[in-house]
Amino acid sequence: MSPRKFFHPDAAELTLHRILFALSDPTRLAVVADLKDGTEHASGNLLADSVPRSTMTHHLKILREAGVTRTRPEGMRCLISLRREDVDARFPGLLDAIMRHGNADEPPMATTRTTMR
Amino acid sequence: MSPRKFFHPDAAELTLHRILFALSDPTRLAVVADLKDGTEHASGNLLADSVPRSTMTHHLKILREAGVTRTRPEGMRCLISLRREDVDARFPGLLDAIMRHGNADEPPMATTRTTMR
DNA sequence: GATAATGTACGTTCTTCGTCGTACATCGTA
DNA sequence: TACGATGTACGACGAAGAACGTACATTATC
Repeated sequence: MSPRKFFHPDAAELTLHRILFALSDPTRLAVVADLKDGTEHASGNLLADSVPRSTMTHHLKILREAGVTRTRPEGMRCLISLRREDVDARFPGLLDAIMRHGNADEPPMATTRTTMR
Repeated sequence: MSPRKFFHPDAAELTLHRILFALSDPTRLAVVADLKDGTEHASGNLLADSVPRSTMTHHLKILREAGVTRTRPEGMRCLISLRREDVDARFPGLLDAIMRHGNADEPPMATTRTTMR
């Protein structure tokens, strides 16, 4: 069996509007806030009880494909981390400005379908 | 006749994910890049020939309702400007980080329907 | 190999977005 | 008041997003 593989864009391919789009969703903003400490987090622990697994997979894919996060398989789980260096190199100060705020507004809100994007 | 009126959110109501969403589109990013100098720009001059008027109205509405720009009617035209102080106050460094980059990636591209959001 | 744990793929449904044309409204001026 | 200039409202269309359940895949362990 081939090990699980995940597409990650090269650092040079990151585009501003894609990154901003990835961060324009409250759930994904909350994920990124969790990753703020720079360590790897098991995907199963992110917003664990408020979001179904398949939904979380969806959001993590968008973050990953925008180049905001890195996903690394480890045993049965996936470890997620911020691609801080890459994003910082291309868009200095962007993550700082966004994460300084945390995710005070619009908490991910449990099971309510987010009608406002 | 009542003068034209435009809804602008209060500075305190700005939310991060709405601002990021407003800036997650190449066309709107290009508009903001034009406004970088801090002066008022007639809406008709923004990306003048590359975007139809009704489309520009749409984008300006999203920027305005996210609190990124201010729209002020002046005679027959509308003058658009950045709400720099308000955004900076709430999300310090955000606009700087975004506008430092300009809009190098993904130019607004004339008439091509942007399939990739 | 069988099983449980974890995560992905896929399909569905509903909503929103981006684009634009056309019709209407507003404003200044002749 | 009529006209031209400018901008909005509205509707249409195709595309994408967000949410989720279910089925499948991968991994470690028994």
